[in-house]
Amino acid sequence: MITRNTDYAMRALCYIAESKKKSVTADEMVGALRIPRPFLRKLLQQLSSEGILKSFKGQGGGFALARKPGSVKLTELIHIFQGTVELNECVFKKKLCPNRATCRLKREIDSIERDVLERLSRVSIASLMNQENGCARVRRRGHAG
Amino acid sequence: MITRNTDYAMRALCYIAESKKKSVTADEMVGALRIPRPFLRKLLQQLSSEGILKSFKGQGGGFALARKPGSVKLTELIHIFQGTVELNECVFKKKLCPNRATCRLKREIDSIERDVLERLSRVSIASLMNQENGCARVRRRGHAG
DNA sequence: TCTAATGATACCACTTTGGTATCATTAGTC
DNA sequence: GACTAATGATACCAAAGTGGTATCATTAGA
Repeated sequence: MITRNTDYAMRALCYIAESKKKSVTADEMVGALRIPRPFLRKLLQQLSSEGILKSFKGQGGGFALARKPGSVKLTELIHIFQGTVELNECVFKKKLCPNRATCRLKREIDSIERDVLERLSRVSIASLMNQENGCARVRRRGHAG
Repeated sequence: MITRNTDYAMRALCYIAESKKKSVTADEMVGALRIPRPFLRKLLQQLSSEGILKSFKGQGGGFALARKPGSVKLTELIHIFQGTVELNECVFKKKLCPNRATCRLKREIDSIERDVLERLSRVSIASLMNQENGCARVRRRGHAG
């Protein structure tokens, strides 16, 4: 449902957002986030071309956020890397559904799907950043996931 | 997220549940539900081996529900045909998550996932059947989906 | 015995996903 | 101006999942 592209992108964007530097290089993130180098590079380029990151070429270059962390939502990343978020693509696309149970199933799924999208759209880079609220400082380490 | 196997299975089970006959043949459902014959057959066999359907071989045979329609949940079908329902498989499986944002992302996704599962588990064969409540009789046909 | 049905199994094509490799381009630094 | 550290662009590849096909074996009623 959420692919590595999206997952990695979210982590990389958080890393960039939390960095004090003007720009962060791909290599720095490879070390910090344990993402395969060529894979991460391709991913960052996509984010650049989508206008989420801005890039600086040449020595001393790297990537920086092009927009405010609060405006970059998880749903947007999913859209970029995975296309539409659909829990179920109705088998009977343009035709009439053959019976009521069929339509009802679709209605249920659609309703759940709307909720999921609503909740995913509330997750942004900002909402995942360490700086967001004070309770962050209490935690010492991450836990096994 | 929800594959054709699961979708078809749900429709087929509803069809069987609504049938007045003691058992329904695969061929009858092929005509009614527009599912490719060999594909439906494989699917019905899986449902039989999982104990959701019981089958009768030989002439006059077919399939019938092995359990009450209310006990067959959408989540169970998803489990059979697609394995676990996971919105996101954490990239850092057994290791410690490298930072807090990572864990927080996982927590958000997990929470959404739990909600989805809860709602999917409320959908059963019974809840999709025509007989379930009176309003069914008013509707004349399905609509385009 | 014939035939209508399911059981079992093997196979296949297409798409998505995750990842690699290569070369071109840009821009600081010596 | 050459060197080098960085991104841009593009093409390629392997594994897995999905959707579907084909074939033969088995069962049981007429």
